[in-house]
Amino acid sequence: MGVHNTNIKESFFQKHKATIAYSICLALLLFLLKWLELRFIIFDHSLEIYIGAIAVIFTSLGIWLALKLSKPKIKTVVVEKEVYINKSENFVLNESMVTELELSKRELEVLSLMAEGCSNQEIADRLFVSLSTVKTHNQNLFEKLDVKRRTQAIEMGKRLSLIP
Amino acid sequence: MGVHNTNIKESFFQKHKATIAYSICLALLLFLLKWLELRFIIFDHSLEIYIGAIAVIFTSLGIWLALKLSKPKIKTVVVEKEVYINKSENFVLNESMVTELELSKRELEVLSLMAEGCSNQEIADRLFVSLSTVKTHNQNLFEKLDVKRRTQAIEMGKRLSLIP
DNA sequence: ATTGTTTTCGTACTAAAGAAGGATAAATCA
DNA sequence: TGATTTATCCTTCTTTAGTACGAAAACAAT
Repeated sequence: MGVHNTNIKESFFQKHKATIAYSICLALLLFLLKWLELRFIIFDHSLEIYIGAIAVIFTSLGIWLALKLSKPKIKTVVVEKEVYINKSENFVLNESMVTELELSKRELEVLSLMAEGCSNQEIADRLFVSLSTVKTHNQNLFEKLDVKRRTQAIEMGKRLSLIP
Repeated sequence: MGVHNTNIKESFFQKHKATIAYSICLALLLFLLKWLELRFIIFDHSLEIYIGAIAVIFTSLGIWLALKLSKPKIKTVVVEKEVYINKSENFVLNESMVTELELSKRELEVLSLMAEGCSNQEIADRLFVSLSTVKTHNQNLFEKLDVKRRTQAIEMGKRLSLIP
């Protein structure tokens, strides 16, 4: 997302910045220790304090180093997000029901056009057949679906997944 | 997802395990240092080596500590889970559309009975009104929904979430 | 070639739906 | 209170839907 390597040398410096910083810190600390050594040599009863200080300093250094140089631990949390899908948008024809009711292709076509709100004449025009033919299909459909009206046929057709 | 706190004390111990381990290590190291001190006091020209060893040990300790105690970064992965829902089973009426189209309660009732496949006479019987009344409602409905037939009204009603 | 299914088309009739007009009572709102 | 909305009911007429037959092609399978 928008990462631009403007300069490879700069990138190299970036990567080793922590190491360089560590080197400089180490050098400074050695000077500090030398100085501390000289001072504590004089009061060498305080050796425990000296060692304690060293322990604390280097522990901190270690922690800092580790945090800087270690790859971040990644804990992956999987969140399931429910995506609601409209059933009608991925309609699958109930073919077993078509077989069971012995519905022909033409009858299914007529049924779906019916469900779209077409009149018998409109269905006839769209299927290039006569009004009489559509009426015959209707009769057969109503008998097979065991209904009395086209509106009931639409209802039944949707319930049986014959139409979307 | 399925996280069970079986024992709070155990959980507490778990959380502070690293700290306790650190304490024990520190104690052991102090003993070691005391021993090393005694040995190096004899050969006290080797003080630099002694300090160097301490530095290395505590740096390592710091690194180990940091790695143990640092909190992992949480990476959230969203997994989309498809949930197929039956549109009719959780139907919510599109009330804004009802308001927009200025549909009355009665008209909606008529529309839903229409969608169930009722004839005008059946609708009249179920609503305890006359056939004429139902026809009037139908006319108003068709005009408001901008359709010409009852089947189209059903289609439009479903599309606009006016009926299940 | 025969059989059976699907699709097609027809007529005549009845039932239902829809259009267009007006009208009334009750409820609601300003 | 007056105005508006909602729901109710009516008649007349036209259109559409549905019923009940019959029957001719088209097509696939045997």
